[in-house]
Amino acid sequence: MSDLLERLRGRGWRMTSQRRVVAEVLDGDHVHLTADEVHARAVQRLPEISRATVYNTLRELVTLDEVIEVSTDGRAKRYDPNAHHPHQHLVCSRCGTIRDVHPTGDPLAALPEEERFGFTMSEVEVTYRGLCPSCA
Amino acid sequence: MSDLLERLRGRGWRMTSQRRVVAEVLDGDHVHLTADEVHARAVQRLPEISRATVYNTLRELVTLDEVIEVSTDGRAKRYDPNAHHPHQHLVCSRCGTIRDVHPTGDPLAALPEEERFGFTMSEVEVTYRGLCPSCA
DNA sequence: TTAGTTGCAAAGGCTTTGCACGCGC
DNA sequence: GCGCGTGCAAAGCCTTTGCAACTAA
Repeated sequence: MSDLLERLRGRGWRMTSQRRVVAEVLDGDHVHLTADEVHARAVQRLPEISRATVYNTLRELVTLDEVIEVSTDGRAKRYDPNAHHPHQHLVCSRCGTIRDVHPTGDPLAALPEEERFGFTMSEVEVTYRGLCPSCA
Repeated sequence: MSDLLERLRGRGWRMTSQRRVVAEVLDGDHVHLTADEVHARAVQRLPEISRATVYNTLRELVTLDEVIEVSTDGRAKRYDPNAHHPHQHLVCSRCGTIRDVHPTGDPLAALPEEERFGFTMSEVEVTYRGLCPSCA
């Protein structure tokens, strides 16, 4: 049984077959699917599910802080259900593939070998997020 | 005279009035305009300049590593001409406004007061970029 | 001269939206 | 039954592209 599903039920989320399937597709570690990929997998279990519903559901999961939305360049956003354990992302600049990493020590130092997943490293980027004075 | 323009000329970049205007609009510190904003300002100096040319020129400046492309969420990308001095970004989660910051010490620590520009801080995100095994 | 640049308009990728129907609670 | 969720198709935003006309070097 899906952990994600479990939590959502607990939060009184109205359960439908579409939502169940989306939550099931997202459940697990190292999952970083685009909306379209989620839809493709969802369709295998529930052929009538629409893209709009997948988008709506993903948006809601992000709002509920159950899924993290990761934007990579101009590419389609990816959805990461691993919202409960802090981690960083290793992103392929060419195809957009994402891996979770958990660097220890100085975040700006090179990633340790076992956290590189065979990637050729090129840069580290730090982004601080918050609300600007006019939006706060 | 624009530093950016200067450098581009030095690199043998073919100079046209459109390119000159785009480079002039981008020149300076703390500039983080969207393509559309660049176009709007460019039009004030050169009314006939097209959006396509602005996009083409921006893409080229990014390729030349003279401008950094910053993607924030699903919003329009912003272009940062400050490509020569390493720095990080402070991004407003609501309106997408960007500020350059130069944190010292632990990047994951809270930003010092004088680097917050009045922002309400909420999170720090580290992204490692490179090429995955299949793309390398 | 001539290869590189521009403008236009159309297409394209990703995502959201309006509305009528359907279903969980 | 009520109100939220769904599906469809259309629209929207941002960006790229094809192509004929133009221009810097």
